[in-house]
Amino acid sequence: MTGIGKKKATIYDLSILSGASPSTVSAVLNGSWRKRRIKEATAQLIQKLANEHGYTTNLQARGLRSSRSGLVGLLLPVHDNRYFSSMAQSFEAQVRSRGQCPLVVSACRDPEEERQVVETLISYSIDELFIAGATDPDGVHKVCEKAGLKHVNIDLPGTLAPSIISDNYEGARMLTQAIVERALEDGPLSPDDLYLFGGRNDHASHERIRGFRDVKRASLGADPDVCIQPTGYSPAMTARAFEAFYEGHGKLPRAFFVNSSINLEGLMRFLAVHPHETFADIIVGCYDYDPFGSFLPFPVFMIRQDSEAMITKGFAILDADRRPPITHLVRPTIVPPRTALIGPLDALKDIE
Amino acid sequence: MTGIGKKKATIYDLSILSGASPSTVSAVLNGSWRKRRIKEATAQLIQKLANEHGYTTNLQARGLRSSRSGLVGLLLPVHDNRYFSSMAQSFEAQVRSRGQCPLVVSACRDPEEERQVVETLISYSIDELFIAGATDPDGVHKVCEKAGLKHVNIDLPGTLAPSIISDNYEGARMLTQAIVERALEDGPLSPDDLYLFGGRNDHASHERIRGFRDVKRASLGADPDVCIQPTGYSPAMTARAFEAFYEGHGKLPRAFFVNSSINLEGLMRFLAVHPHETFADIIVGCYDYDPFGSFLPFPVFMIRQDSEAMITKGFAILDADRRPPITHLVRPTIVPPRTALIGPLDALKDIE
DNA sequence: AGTTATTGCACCATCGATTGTGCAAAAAAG
DNA sequence: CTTTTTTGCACAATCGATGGTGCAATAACT
Repeated sequence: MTGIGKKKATIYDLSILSGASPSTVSAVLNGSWRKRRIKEATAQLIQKLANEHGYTTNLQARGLRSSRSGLVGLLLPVHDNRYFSSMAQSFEAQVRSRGQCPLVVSACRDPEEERQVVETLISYSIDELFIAGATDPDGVHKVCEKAGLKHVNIDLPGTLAPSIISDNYEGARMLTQAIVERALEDGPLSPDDLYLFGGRNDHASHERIRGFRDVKRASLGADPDVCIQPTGYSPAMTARAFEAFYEGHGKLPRAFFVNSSINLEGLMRFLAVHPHETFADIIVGCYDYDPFGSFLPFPVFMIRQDSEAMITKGFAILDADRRPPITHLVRPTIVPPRTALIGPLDALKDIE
Repeated sequence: MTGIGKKKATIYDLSILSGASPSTVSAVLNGSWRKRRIKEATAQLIQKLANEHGYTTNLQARGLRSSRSGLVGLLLPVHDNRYFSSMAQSFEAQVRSRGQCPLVVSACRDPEEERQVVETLISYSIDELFIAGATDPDGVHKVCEKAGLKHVNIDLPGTLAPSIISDNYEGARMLTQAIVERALEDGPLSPDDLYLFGGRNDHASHERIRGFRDVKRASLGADPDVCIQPTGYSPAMTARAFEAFYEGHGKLPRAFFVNSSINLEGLMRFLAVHPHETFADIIVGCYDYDPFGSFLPFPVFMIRQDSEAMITKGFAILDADRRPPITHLVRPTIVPPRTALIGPLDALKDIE
């Protein structure tokens, strides 16, 4: 606590105080002192002084010298969503446990912004980058490669870097199967009663739509194109699609698959302006898990993607010597309606 | 695109290429060249070369030299929650628009971790820090002060630094009023029918409890202590409190106030293991807004805190010359049940 | 033409830590 | 009591950018 308000102590200050040279101080404080054959007593003296003066390493200086920063980046489409925010939470925990510092940023699904944001991260000499849900993973890849930055794709695959994604096809099959079965409990289901909303022209959407259509065709016999409504990822556009369907049919489809919790927000917007009867008997599947979404006043089957496993796998890949641009699938799990899963929050100490 | 795989270009490389000195290159690239009376032609030449070689400033070097980093920190309790994740989203947008780089980290409501995390941020020479929902704002303040780091508290106030918080008392009054009125529509409400769950020993909880009790006493005549159940902020503890009440009464309170959406997750856990009749007629108020929470199968009044305004105010304070440790209140708004508000996501370009 | 102002830029120290190298002093070996 | 080895540390270059200072060359004045 010595030195309130004064400038931060540096190795030069400690050098003077201890009588040792700056390089000795540096070695002691970064742990390389045994290798440098510094006497134990010297080390202890310096460490005592460092504590007394609240020394902390200037990481910009270290980073400049070593051209590494201890920062690990995570590029997200958005923060404000339970899937990505829980990914951020897991990411942060794992980065910390590796003694590094997480740097989570979002780029709004805008390819140009994605590249720019990554350029900025590179300017800070980040050591590694997780690219989650990027609209243009390969564009980002090129930026990373030019800077020699190790990176992996999460959630949406690229062709040039290793990717770890949810097994969207299998997940979509499970989810479709679940809502079909549930709908059949209420009576026969015609192909026109089962829709899919949301998603756009990306790998995840394609796979999910493929899984949906395969199961639908197998179980209901037909699979008209009109039942696929890829509205993009915006709640507003999704709401519009529900609105359009409703205008045409006077109701919502009996059962439908929603491509993500962001699209599910679009459904909320629709519900907000329509009476309860409109959706009294709908059955919904949502490819994402949200603890409140699971308790809506109609059955909502959800898919929980294992973002923690994806991050773990991502680090394993980055740690490996060779990093071929292979896509790794992580199996998601299906969550029946009215289920409250425990999440990253439960790791918090809040015993009181 | 010249130089794939090669090291990043520096001002020294451009110095050689252009024939100008490194300092001239530096001045051109950081915009101070007019002030330094560099010829326009020289500047253009250097900028052309910089573009061709994909030059980007090494921000660690700049940061070291100028003892600033361009990083602005936001310390959160957790990411995985709509209130904080939307705060992160607003924060990021505002930081970016100021030409800086956001650094969002969470510290799990652990005072020791809060201080440590901030120490780390300081080691990166961050320029400013927003401390949101800190368990020990004053402890963090001391760490910041020692390092000469400008900072503000958001959401939970400290006594030593300026704070911007939600008007918890007024918000709680509005929310309590709303659920009382709604409950009265279904018949008379006894004081024993109105509970509060969640929160702990912090300023926000105190104010909310105070608002709740004041309105309750005024409108129902009494306000027994047993109706206040501060369970901390964990979903698990909150669920236990609902469970305990249920064991004792065979039902949930007719109406109750939940201190935050994290506590509301505790309610979900309870609901998951109890039949629908258990909560057929409950009326809930939740001090936080969540778009799915608003559509649960019973009326949920919510409070939307204006995190965007808080961040804006935070920057205004940090930009001011004097920063007295005053607490600024930001009025939240009440959100009736079944309401889908638009959020930061709507700023995304997703027209497709 | 001679003097003063202005323009245009180069030089160099600096930020704080890292790391290869060299060299005394102390210890071990002969 | 030498010679060799080991121990313990200091020196100095380096990472890339910044900004104060100084000095030519050119331009603008008497």
